[in-house]
Amino acid sequence: MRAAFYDRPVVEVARELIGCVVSHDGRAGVIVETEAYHHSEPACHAFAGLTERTRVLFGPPGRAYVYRSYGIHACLNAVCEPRGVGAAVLIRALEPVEGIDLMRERRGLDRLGDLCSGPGKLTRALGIGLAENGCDLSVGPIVIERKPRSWRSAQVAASKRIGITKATDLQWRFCAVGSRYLSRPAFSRS
DNA sequence: CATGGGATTGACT
DNA sequence: GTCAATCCCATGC
Repeated sequence: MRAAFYDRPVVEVARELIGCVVSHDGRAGVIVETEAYHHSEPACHAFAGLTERTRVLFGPPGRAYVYRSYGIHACLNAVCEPRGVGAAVLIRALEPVEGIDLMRERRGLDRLGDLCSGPGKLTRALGIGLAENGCDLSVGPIVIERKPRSWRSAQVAASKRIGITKATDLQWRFCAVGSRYLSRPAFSRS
């Protein structure tokens, strides 16, 4: 989608990205899980202000913000809201649809449900790395496209974000209801 | 300048 | 259930 799609409140974009398609290097998947992050709350990388790492996060909407997590994994975000705000949607899980053999090779796994069921897993499956940080999501190499018809009416559930210790009450995680490709069930205790 | 903690995952008990 | 891998950056002395 064009930059205007992302130039809106980040929580709204996080919900609407469910069902859209992410593709990179011959591999693609439907987004089934997202989380919203906004500079106004401490779980967001932008909360601490502008650094070299968060430069893209404060840039124009519609770009990819790719960062290293736990020193090991790459995580993919879509930058949202006007330039200078500092907000992004974390892509947490995909339903694989294209280039599945290559995903299996890259992940060293067979089970479809394990290929892209987590933010670090999907970047590895699609071959996304820090080199793609800052790329325009309407141009590539990472591209996000509008929902296939079959996903237009998909049900979306909101719940608390995962894996964070601050601002844990916000219900800014969005999941495709009934999807078997989530990083974790839509509602879980732990 | 030293330390500690992650928007995680996979291997292991 | 526990834990290590490993890098960027915030915090504190």
